[in-house]
Amino acid sequence: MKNSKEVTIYDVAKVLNLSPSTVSRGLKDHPHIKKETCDRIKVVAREMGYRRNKFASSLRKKSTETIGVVVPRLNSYFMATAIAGMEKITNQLGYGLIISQSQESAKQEIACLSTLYNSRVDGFLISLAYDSADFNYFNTLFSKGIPVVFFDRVAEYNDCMSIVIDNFRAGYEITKHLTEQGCKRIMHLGGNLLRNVYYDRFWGYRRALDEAGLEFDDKMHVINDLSSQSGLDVARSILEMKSRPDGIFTANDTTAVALICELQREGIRIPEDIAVAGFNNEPVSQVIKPNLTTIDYPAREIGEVAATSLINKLRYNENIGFSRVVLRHRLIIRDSSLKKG
Amino acid sequence: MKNSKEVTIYDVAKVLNLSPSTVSRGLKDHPHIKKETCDRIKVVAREMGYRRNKFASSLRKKSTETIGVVVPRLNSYFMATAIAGMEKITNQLGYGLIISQSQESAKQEIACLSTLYNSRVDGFLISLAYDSADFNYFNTLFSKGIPVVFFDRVAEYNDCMSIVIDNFRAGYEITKHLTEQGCKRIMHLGGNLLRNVYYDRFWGYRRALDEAGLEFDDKMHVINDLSSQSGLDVARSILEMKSRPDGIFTANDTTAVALICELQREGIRIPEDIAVAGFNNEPVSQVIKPNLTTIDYPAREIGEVAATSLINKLRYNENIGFSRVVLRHRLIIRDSSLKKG
DNA sequence: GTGAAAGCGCTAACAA
DNA sequence: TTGTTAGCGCTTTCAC
Repeated sequence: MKNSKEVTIYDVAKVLNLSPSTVSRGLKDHPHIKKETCDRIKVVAREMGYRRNKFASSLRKKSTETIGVVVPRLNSYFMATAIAGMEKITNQLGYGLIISQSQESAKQEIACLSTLYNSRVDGFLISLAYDSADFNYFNTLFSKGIPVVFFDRVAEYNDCMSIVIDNFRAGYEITKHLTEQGCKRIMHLGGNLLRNVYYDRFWGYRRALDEAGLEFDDKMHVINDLSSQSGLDVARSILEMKSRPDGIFTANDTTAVALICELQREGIRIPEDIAVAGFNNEPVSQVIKPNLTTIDYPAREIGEVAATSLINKLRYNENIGFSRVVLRHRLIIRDSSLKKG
Repeated sequence: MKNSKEVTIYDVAKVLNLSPSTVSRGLKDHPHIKKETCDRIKVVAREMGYRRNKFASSLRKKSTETIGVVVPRLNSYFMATAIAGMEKITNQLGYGLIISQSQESAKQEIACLSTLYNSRVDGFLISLAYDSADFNYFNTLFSKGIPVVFFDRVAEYNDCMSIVIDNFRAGYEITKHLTEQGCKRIMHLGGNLLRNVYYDRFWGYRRALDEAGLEFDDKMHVINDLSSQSGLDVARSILEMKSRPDGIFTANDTTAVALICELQREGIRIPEDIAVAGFNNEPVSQVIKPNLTTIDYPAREIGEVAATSLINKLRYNENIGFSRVVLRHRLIIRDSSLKKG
């Protein structure tokens, strides 16, 4: 198939009258090689169209320089952006990325991990599926000494690193904002409390209620899969409530948007009747009218930090001193929650 | 790092008192090996925790069994689903997938291709960026004999395969549906005509207008990047028109949804004042009220067919007889376009 | 500062 | 039906 034969270090060596080992070293600026020789080698290699054979190299070094990424789903702005951040770092540092989707299923997640493990990725970047609860499979990875960095939906586990934002504080801030707008009956639409992100946001919400002297009513706490459809469903159930909420904090923007659309269609005014706040600052939050109050999530940065941390761990086994990086989020107040001027 | 040493075919061979080559063959059911021996080999290999070393194998066979995927962006339901389809096939057939995003930029697209080329992927699955026009880089791939399969946003090129739907027909059908609803001034919101998908949908629209005896007004054809923001902008420009359209066909759902939200906010009734139709059947099309008329796009199937075709080409050099697969789409009529009963 | 040589684990042509 | 053997291209230890 591939017609033009690949150029190897042997070919380059022959042209330069050097040994293959010198070429190998020269290509990576090995300190023992004269600077001048290095340069000559690199010039000729480029001219000849040489490209390193990763397989020979992996075989020899027993490291593949690829990273496995397992995420619940790709189809959100947050995830696509986080992955773009990872790509940037890995491209710079000469690593490859293999991405796979767990489709929010714990079972599929294990299948993904297993496939990637068999591809001998050097390490993993993982954001957990909606309902993963059994971490036995991760033990296999740890026992093999394969480093794992969790991001966004993380697990407190062994000595893995986690890259997150302060979801508790974010949940607190956004709920506090609602109480400050005068909301007295604030509903929270969240996800599975097994996942740190939903757990923390929920408890941030609880704390803000508490601080404002509002009682927690567990009918005001709805847990579902945070899809558009769920937003619709919740909107409909709200319409049927005797005593409706005057504020809603949903744990993502997509759900908030679906919910707002449906409520508006039924004549409910946002924010006058019900103030709404989302989470993630997806682009859609600036499309919906009124624009959605939300939390800006540093997606690209999370991706970059996760990739950087993993590679540092791989290269220098550097992860001493901290096992959790918390990035800065930002409360973005827009019209959907502004009851007061 | 990795503590437990890897098991090789030599280890397995020793245990079984066989030669490594027999083990190698047995593992892949080579016809020359007795069925019974094959089984014994596989059992022991599993017990010993053997896993094939892809690098040694790639090095030897000069094929990597990985496929490079380059897409404009990951953050749509369509793309995430298409990729899930590819994953399914490649997992079954023992291939890996490396995915990268061109971010809709022709320049970035070349960078992606180049990185993947250097990773020695066996072949490519590509959906073109918004403005790619220079295909020189693809020539490099072809001259190396690396097969390419385009999907969705394709190029007619050499002997590459393309996996598409009949965008012309889809554009025609959806516009015809609007004319049948009595629309007389139908606007089309499309993308760059360089891309087959937008070109074909546009001409399908033209043909339907023609057939209905409606004149084409080029002020009714808007080209932009089909983002939510663009949907908003177009909605605003419509509000300022003296003579507004009574029907709109947008080339994707996201834009249609943003547009509808904004128009509704300004008191325009959908579909009574303006009928709207989108494209792709994204989940959001069933969230918006009224539900959006659209074209169902067989995303998963496109991914599966693209992956299958590429692998067939890789394995059997099979691509004779057809260079383009057209999958079935489906017009889905919902309330957003139904002016009559 | 450079070279020689062994070997990473697998495959496949050839031999038996 | 199974075994022997020679690499695939690179890295690295050891020698010079």
